[in-house]
Amino acid sequence: MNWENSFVEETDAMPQTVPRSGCSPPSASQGERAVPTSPADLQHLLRLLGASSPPESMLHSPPNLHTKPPPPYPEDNNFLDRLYDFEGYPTPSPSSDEGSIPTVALQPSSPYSSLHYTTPVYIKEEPNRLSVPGFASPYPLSPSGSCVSYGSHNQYPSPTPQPEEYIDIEQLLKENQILQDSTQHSYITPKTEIEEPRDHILLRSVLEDTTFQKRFNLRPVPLELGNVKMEESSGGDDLVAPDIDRVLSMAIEQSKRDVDSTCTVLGISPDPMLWSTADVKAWVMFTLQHFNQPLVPSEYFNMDGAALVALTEEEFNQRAPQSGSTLYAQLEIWKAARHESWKTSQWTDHQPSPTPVPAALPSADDMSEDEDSESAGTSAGTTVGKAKTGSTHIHLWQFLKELLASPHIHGSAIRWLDRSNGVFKIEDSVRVARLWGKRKNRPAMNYDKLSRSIRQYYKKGIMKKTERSQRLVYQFCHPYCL
DNA sequence: GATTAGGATCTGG
DNA sequence: CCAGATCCTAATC
Repeated sequence: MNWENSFVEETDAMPQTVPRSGCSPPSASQGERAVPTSPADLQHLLRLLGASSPPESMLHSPPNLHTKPPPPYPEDNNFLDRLYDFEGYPTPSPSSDEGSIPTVALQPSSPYSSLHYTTPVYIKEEPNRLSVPGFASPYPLSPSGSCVSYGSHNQYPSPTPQPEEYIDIEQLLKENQILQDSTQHSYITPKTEIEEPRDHILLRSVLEDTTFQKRFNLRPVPLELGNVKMEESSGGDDLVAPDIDRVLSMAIEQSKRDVDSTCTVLGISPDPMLWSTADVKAWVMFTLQHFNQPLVPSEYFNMDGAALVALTEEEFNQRAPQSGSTLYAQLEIWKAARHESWKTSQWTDHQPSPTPVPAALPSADDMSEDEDSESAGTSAGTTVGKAKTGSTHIHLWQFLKELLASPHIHGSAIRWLDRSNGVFKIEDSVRVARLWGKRKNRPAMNYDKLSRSIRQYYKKGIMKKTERSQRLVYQFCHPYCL
């Protein structure tokens, strides 16, 4: 096990006594999360339709998943909050807007109002959703594409339909269409057909699954898949069927964002085949964490990406009996992502990109995808506080503390050796340097340069080597270690 | 070979 | 101006 029981408490925010670098992560108060109303499956669908929720809500663990087996690690209640700090990194490109997806700031008074919503959200925010930016779906999909049901599902009270819960999906789609058209090339631009050459089996399957409609008393919407109309038993309405490909494209778009977002968080390639052993472990732990699956020793996945990709579902289940399917299904999505045209700029160098696929989503591909969520955070009106975490202005020592504050994610790259004395060890210098370079938009960053910057801290009294100098072990000086 | 230390210079905000 | 980023030499592990 790579992680030590050195979990950071609330006071692990940046030392406030430090001059000119006040940087307190946004601490979302519980009150900001709205009342849970919508069934998670509906959220899932809406999410696939592009109805993103604010990252902070996505990132909070469902508080009521009591059936979840206790994690082998101490609960790090702030972990997800801090993860949000990494959620999006700023893009150097000032033109990185949301492409064809309209952006709507939700509540201007909210401290998170600067965050974009990719689609108007007509439903109340649901804090219990499992969806996280790193993933396309809040619920893992089985390889066949159907939603895997977990105990947490049953935690919801039986969904008595409330007026505000009755969501007209068709209306949602129309609204989205209108907004999309109005933001795209001024007005009344005929909807340009989005090319999607591939048959996204997983996504299609999800979209075809209309069981949630019945389950939650939703107005059924007939989905047309090619020429085959998906009949809904109770659906007598002659609704204009939304274009399944359009919906699919939106879902794919969301998947792209989610995968890229996770790439940013973990500093890994979008292509699992390129993952190192450390990358694999980071991905596994991240995935388990965010699907609220019981964690397993990362050593169980002591393999590189190619080996991981080669694992069968059974082999996943052997390594992670309770969550193997989740991992397997998620990896399927990532594997599918490999074949898409999206890839973060950071990886274009060594991304094989076997077939140069024409951009399936032209306007979206123009933007610096990797950092979209961050750019969203800075572009919408009110900005949050001051030294916003995720900013390129972050100091190296702050950044290192951020990484140290997320041992579940970055514990294989950097970890505390002696938290109280601020002693930490860089386990994976390449990875830490890569993350630092990504944060600072310095693709050429390496550990040589990063360590040089650390050594500049010696004079400044921010960091030092430990008494007995050990390789890759540094120590924060007071008060920086607080 | 990787890491460490530190000088010199450049650069972006 | 500051905080790195970059490049470098030399020493050490």
